[in-house]
Amino acid sequence: MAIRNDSPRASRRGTQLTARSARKRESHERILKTARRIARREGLRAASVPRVMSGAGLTVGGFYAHFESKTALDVEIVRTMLGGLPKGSRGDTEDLAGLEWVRQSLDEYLSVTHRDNPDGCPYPAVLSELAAAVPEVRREFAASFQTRVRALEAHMAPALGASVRERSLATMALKIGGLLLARASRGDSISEEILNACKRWALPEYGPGH
Amino acid sequence: MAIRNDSPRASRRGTQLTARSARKRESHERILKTARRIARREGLRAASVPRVMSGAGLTVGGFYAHFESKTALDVEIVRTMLGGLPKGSRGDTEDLAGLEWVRQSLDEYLSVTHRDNPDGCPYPAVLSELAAAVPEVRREFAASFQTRVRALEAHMAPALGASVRERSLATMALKIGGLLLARASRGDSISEEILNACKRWALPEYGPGH
DNA sequence: TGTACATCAGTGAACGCGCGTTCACTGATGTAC
DNA sequence: TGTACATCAGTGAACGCGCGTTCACTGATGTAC
Repeated sequence: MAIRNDSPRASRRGTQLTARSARKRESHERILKTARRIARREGLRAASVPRVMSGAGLTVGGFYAHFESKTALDVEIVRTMLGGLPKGSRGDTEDLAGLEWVRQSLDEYLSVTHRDNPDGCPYPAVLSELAAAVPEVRREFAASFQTRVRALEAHMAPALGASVRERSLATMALKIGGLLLARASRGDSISEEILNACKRWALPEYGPGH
Repeated sequence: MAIRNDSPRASRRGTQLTARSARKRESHERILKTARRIARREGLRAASVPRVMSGAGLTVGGFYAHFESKTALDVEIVRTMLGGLPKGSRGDTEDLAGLEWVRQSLDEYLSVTHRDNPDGCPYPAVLSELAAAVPEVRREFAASFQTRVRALEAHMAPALGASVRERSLATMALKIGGLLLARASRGDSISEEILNACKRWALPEYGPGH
């Protein structure tokens, strides 16, 4: 077999961070960050190539040096936006455990503040688009959703014949459905009613007062 | 005061159904029906003027004889699509009452069949668009949502410190959030897990078996 | 009833816009010797 | 180290497409007398 890449230069070629590749990586990150910011607020469709590139301080044509297609960008948005855990808003849940942690998460998620803040959770803006997305994007979503549910499971307790797993899944649905309905009915008093009813039904342990 | 519209002809003019106005009304209904069909599956944005008009067997230009703008069509879609009660699929819930009715509704709504059928409930496709819609559209939504919640309340029982009203609101959120999550994760086993978990948490009365 | 004119639902082409994608190019950076 | 050539991130114009809306028009229907 021929020995390849045996000169010092050639062996460095793949791994060395040249000025050019470093600049490209920075551009790539800036493009993705802009795309996530738009998609979080307005959905994947709104993160169009022209908007994203101009938001990153670049011109349209350069997009295809970074992504094979708009769909490839969508996959990357879903992976990097939904994959990590939520930032925990102001870190209020950091020193909490168990159902107190769950309660705090619910209070933040189903708050009027979050309802009126489009920079919050990306799920509401993105979910209905995912239903019609290509399988690759949906696979990315399922994996990232799994991560989030597991994080919730770590603090959840079983109740009423439902396992920790089941209850965690239902709680995710309650949070997302509740937030979507509250946002769609903003301006009507039913909006706040929805937020409160979902919190109560998600955590019956805390009774009518909560 | 001057007497107006006192001739037989003039008094008939406003109410009489001329061949022309009858035809226009038919066209109007056909346009709206097509628009609802598209919006139910793919959302308000997908119900574009060209698609809707061609689906109704007409040409684009004629649209503005029926609606002042695309927004006016959106308002009408939301009013007529979400305003009425769901058709009850196959009428299976007709002779049921109380929690049995609720259970049947949940089983249908959170079924694999409904997950895979885009012609079902219009809420999932439309909700995230409503968050960013003009106030008039949101007002129309709040009113129609109210109607649906009241229909559910009529069969609901209080439980675990939650009133009938609260529980009905939370159940709506569970249904919609669960269906959206299940659709977005279709192809992964977590999709069915979500459907079942939401059913169980919505109706703890029926225990682990349900 | 018959005729002349008015109305108006619907046509079809056009407008400016944003979309995803392609492509010839530029010029700074990297490589070979 | 210096020079000649290769690479390639990014530019900017162009493509065909679908969008919402406008507008001059057509021709069947309705109205006046």
